This record gives sequence, C-alpha cells and structure tokens, in this order.
Amino acid sequence: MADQHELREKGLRLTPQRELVLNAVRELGHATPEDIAAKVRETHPGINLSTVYRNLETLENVGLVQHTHLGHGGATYHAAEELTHLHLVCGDCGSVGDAPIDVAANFVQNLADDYGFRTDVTHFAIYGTCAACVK
Amino acid sequence: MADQHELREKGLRLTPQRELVLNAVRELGHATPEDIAAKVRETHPGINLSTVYRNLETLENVGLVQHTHLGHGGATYHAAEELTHLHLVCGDCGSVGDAPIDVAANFVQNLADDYGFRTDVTHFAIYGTCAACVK
DNA sequence: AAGTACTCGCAAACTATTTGCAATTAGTCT
DNA sequence: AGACTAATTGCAAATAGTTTGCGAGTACTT
Repeated sequence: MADQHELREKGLRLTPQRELVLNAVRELGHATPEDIAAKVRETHPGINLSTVYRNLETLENVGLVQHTHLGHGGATYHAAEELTHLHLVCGDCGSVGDAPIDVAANFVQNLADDYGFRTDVTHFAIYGTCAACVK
Repeated sequence: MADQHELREKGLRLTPQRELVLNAVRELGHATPEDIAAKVRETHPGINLSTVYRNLETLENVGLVQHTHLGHGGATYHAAEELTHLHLVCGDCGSVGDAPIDVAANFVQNLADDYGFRTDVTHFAIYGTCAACVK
C-alpha cells in the first residue's frame, strides 16, 4: 500500500483508524471532521472524534490530505490527489460549486509578478453569490 | 453624524458602546472581535465582549462594517469604506499583506462569464506564501 | 518473540461565539 | 421636561468546535 510508505518515512504507522480516516476523506470529497467521523463510524463505531482530528492533522503533515476553509468556522478536508479545483461558496444559499484552477491562472500570475506571492487558490474558498441567487 | 442615520432607518440606536465599536473598527483596520474589545476597553473598561459581538453583527447588517476570513477560525472586521483591498495571508509566517482589488479583476470576470458567479474577493483571504518566505 | 515508541480512547480543558434574562437607556411622543 | 416603549446592555451560563494529558494498547523494527 502506497500510503503506508508515505507514513513510515516519517516514523509513523498505518493503523486501522488512520486508514479508515483516509478512506473516508477520499470517498467524501469535501468533508468536515464531523462528517468524516460519522462516515468512519458506519463501519467502526468505536472510533473517537479526537482520533479523527489527530489523524487528519497527521495525514496533512505527510501530504495525503489537505484542508480548505469553505465557510465560517469549520475546515473541510480533501484527499490531496483531488485538490484540482477551487470552491465557489454562495453567501446566500450556502451551496459550494467547483471551478477548475485554470480560471485563476491569470490572477495567480499577477500576484506572483507584482508581489512575489505564491498563491494556493484552493486553500480558501472564493466567496460570492452563485448564478441561481444572483437573478 | 452619518452613522446614526444608517441605524435609525432600521429602528436601531446609536449607543455609546456601538459608537465605540465602530470607531475601533475604523481605527484598527483588520481586527478580531477580541482586538476590538481590547481597543474599546482602553477608554471604556466596562464593555462586555458579548456586546462587541452583537454590535459587530448589527453594524454588519446595516452595512457599516464587514468581516473577512483571514485564518483558521476567527473572522476579522473592517470598516465598510475601507474594503478596497484583498488580503494575502502567508501560511508560513502568518503575515497579512494587502493588494488592490484590481489584480483580481480578470479572475472575477472569468467567474462571472463562465459560471455566472458574482465574486466578493475581499471576503476570504488569499492564501499562499509571501515573497519573504518563498526565498 | 520482545522492545520501543507511536496511537488510541476517554475525559477534561480550551477557545471562540451565542443566548436568556432582568435592568438600563436612546429616541419618540405629548 | 417627563413619560413611554422597544432596543440594548451586562452578566452568567450554554454551545460548538477543537485540543490535550494520560494510561492502556499495538504496529513496526530487530
């Protein structure tokens, strides 16, 4: 298992709980820690919420998952492989749409040229009003 | 006082506390509710933190202030008049830089054209690595 | 098979924010 | 100026989300 390799390199283990958390993140796409815990509990009811938090942190350090801020408060997690889109959060209806990173290419380039800032557009959501709510 | 007018229109009052909160937001630029409470307490020690929260909410409804998400968890508040720049948050050193909205004009236009999404670029921070930390 | 250090579950601690309620007060009316 | 009414305040307690200390358990190394 490839995941095991990423972990062992840093002296970490691939425990059943850790694997379950990772799989849940991969299945769910966008998910809060609570969502992930709920998913894992479907098959493994005993898992503790703090274990989910700790494993998300660990998996993020190793580079297997990443988190994004979609709204007020909670972060949501993604598998690192799937982080190829940015998030359009609608302030009116709360929906979360996706858009390919390309639409921001120009913007990212501007920031790099003018400010030397290397942007990660996927980390924070793009906030505004979706097409449905604009009308 | 112009502020009073905005408030009374909706049946709201301009109390000393509310005025202090608004002035603090204007002076501080970027500030968390805690920062604002601390500022207000310099001249008015008795003010309660929940009053600050309630007034920020009220002032936001009226349109005198707005909030932005700069980091994990906490929101930061700005006077509405000053919301003419976006925030570049560095994930390494935590610094917050500013950039004029213009650099995002192109990006915003893309989202409008392709997705009908009306973007508010100032609401969430732009996350990445600042020039100093890149090197 | 045994040892070591990483992990787990649990409960309690924390941080940030919100709410209920009784007392107070800004703005309106007379 | 004085009275009235609904908005607002302070306080304390509640809530939500996340983190931490600790003893028991266990994955991986040799």
